[in-house]
Amino acid sequence: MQLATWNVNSLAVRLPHLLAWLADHQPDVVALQETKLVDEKFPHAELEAAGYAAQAFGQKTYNGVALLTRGVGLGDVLRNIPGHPDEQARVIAATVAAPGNGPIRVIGAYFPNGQAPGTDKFAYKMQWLGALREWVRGELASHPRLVLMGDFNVAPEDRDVHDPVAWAGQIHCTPEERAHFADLLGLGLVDAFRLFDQPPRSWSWWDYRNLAFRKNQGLRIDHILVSEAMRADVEACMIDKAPRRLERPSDHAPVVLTLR
DNA sequence: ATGACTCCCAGTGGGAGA
Repeated sequence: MQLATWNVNSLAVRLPHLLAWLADHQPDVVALQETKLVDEKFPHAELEAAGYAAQAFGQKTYNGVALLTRGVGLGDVLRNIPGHPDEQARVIAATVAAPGNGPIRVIGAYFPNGQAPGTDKFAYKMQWLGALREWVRGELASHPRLVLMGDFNVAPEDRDVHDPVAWAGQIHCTPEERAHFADLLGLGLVDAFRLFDQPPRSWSWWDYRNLAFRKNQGLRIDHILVSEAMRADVEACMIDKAPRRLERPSDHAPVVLTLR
């Protein structure tokens, strides 16, 4: 079974890339971020033709998340964090059937960017991260098999940053953001990517500017966390750089989790 | 270097992203 997360930076623009990627890899569950589409405009028909059912939670212009499933049962769909009113569409969760194992609670999330420390957007990010942590704590209590994946907008360690000196204290790399990431691990979640040897200088995002992808200057900010109960089921986790090489790519690459 | 690129809604400029 394969699960994946991908910040597509506008599903309207990236639908051809997504359909091609789904056809190549046929993942069972896909979390999308930055769809930037109201639900009325979500391309259900094209995805259904590709074999995927979609749960969308979007808004105009900004943010927007979705969960795609291919032939797996899905229920208990939830949009945004309960008890944390938010104008911004950032979280979608569902329980999916996992053949051979118990059902998996899947949370797809587009974490706030945060702009810069000291700004209102950074304060919003901190509040959002606190609300997420407390909600996920409860979700884990009722769903031991849980996957939290998406665009976290946090580079957890210096090895997740192409130039840790230049980025020190900058957005995505502040101690406050990293402490929140550590808090999530402290709930009993594991960074699936780091369960395996990985190529050095592995990133999931490269700035559009300054030939950053060609120079491999990026950040690892897209993550798949799995609960401890699932650790033994994790067979592989990788970042697929191929879609970043296409014409008119998203600035993010998909991250893929393979379960036994 | 308050840059660079891309997307969006706007309406030939500006916000947001990271």
